[in-house]
Amino acid sequence: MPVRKFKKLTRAFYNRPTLEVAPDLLGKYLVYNSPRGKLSAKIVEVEAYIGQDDPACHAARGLTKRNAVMFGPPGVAYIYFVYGMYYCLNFVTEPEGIPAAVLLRAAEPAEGEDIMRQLSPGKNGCDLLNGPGKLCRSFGLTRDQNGLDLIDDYMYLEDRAVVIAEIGQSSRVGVKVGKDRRWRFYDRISKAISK
DNA sequence: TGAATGATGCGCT
DNA sequence: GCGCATCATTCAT
Repeated sequence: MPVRKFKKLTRAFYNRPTLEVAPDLLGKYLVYNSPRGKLSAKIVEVEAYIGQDDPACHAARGLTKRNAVMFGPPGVAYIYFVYGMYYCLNFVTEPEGIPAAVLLRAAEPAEGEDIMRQLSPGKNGCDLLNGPGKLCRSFGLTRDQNGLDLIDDYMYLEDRAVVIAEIGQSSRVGVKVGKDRRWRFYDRISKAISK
């Protein structure tokens, strides 16, 4: 058994109402044992997408090949391709059968920043991860990692007992429908918030 | 500092 | 074809 300094989040963490999971994710660490080496980052901005009644959710029009992971068990990575060149990383929430997920929008680099710089040439520090597309590029995440179980050691979330002093809340970025749902949560102190 | 726009490919109508 | 849970660049103020 590997010695763990910090606690890995269990499936029970994700198997809850999405609006409880989303703010809880702030301050947690995303750890990815990538082929290039270990990467980690502190989560500072997320958005919730919940079920078939949420018009901005990919699952609003039912089950498709693309969004199938969201209908599956919680604690799984949902990664999709968008705008012809970017990927976005989500964490599936709620019991199996309920399509919901939390989009990871921004984080602060912790371990493996040199690897992130290789993947995103010309970027440094917070500019490496301050947006969902850039985050996936700097972590080297693609469709290949879609469906990864976050309970395994390949990629997971870790509780390093960080407390977020001020949590902000707002409408979600880049969505045209469902603006009344203020389901974006972010660390007001962080300098790594997306633009 | 903010608005407009092009890059780019895939899934859905 | 159209629209997209984006980003970097350009142009205007």
